[in-house]
Amino acid sequence: MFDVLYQHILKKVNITPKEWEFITQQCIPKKVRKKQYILQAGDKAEFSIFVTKGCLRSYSVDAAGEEHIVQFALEGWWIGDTSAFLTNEPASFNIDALEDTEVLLFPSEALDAIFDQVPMFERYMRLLLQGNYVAMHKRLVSAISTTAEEKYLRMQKQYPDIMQRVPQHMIASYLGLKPETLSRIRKKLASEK
Amino acid sequence: MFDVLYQHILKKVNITPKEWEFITQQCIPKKVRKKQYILQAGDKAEFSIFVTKGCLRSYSVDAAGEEHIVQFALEGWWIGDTSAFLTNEPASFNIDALEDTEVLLFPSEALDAIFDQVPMFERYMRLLLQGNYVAMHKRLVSAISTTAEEKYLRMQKQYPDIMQRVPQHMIASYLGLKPETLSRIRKKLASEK
DNA sequence: CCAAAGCATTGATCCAGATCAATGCTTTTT
DNA sequence: AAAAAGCATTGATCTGGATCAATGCTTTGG
Repeated sequence: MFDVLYQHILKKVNITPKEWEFITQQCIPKKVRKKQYILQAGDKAEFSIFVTKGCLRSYSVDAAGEEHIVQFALEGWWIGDTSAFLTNEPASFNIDALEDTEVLLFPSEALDAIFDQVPMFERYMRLLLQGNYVAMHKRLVSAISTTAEEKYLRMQKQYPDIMQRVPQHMIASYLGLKPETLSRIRKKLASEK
Repeated sequence: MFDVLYQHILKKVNITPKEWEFITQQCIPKKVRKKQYILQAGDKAEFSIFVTKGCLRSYSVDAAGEEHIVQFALEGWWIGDTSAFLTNEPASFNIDALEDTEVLLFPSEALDAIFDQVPMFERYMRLLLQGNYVAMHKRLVSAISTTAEEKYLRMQKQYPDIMQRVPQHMIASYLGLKPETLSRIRKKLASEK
């Protein structure tokens, strides 16, 4: 299961076998069954999480008790409550498994140690964050300035794999729509072609 | 004007005077007058921009000709069309000055050279990106799952300085609202207290 | 210094998407 | 295999924010 991460890193930067060994020693492999939590709001966000198999989601619950899905993570994705992880405040997001899932857990100190020992890992992380920044920027523009239908079409184009594996009402939540609205949009689109 | 950047870096990491000298040699100081463009959609996004004085905004124009403000940048902020900058595709955002402004321009090769020569600058950038990621995450959650009034209040709390320096209809655009709506929200809030 | 442009405000309507409610699937659970 | 829970769909209605339109106040630039 380490191999998914190894390949992911090699796509961005080169590291030596020794460095790779160091990295593997810093993290904790873990299996999570469907519906189990990896992080709950209020907990300390001890880990950054790399998914090697399966699918996770992070979501917040607002004052009215509504869930808002903020991110999905399939194989090869990082996920975590970055804010809580960095500031050491209690988590404000929940993370749970939508399928039986395997992950690598990186404690904060482990990551810092890796950044110090393996400079190319710091570059890997910077490149990841840059890519992330760009993706989130686009999602934000879409969220602020497009119709429900456009949001749906954009998501279908950008994350066809997620659309296939995740229940429809969660897609709706991710897009900031109600399940009924998404259902009607799908119906309309189906009838149009 | 370099000093704004120097202080900004020192808040995150330590660098030697030699390293700092190297950094200053890689960038191009520039003054931009109010209303002038620094980047226009369709152009090559040659630079990452650090603001040392004044205020910039980036915005996109949608198919219907509507402007959508995506970011403001005051002193001490980085701004640019990161996506276009990284991929070398034509810019899809415009960046112009809301006040007379002074900036430092970093060409792509300059940044890469700095990342190679000054490892702590790569860390500085990673830390910045992480902070950015967190901030944008919050903005996204707010955009997707709160009312117009909540968006306004949140912005007032997070960026009081921007609220003071930027015309109201631009705040509306940044929040994804119409100027009329923002005006009514302000009226209502004023009457409530 | 005056005309013109830009901006905030207010009023009157409209509409995309939310809300409320009911029905018939599929999965889980036991 | 039955009961229960979860999910997608459809219909009827409501509403927050958009749209359209008009007015007066500031900038700004010639």
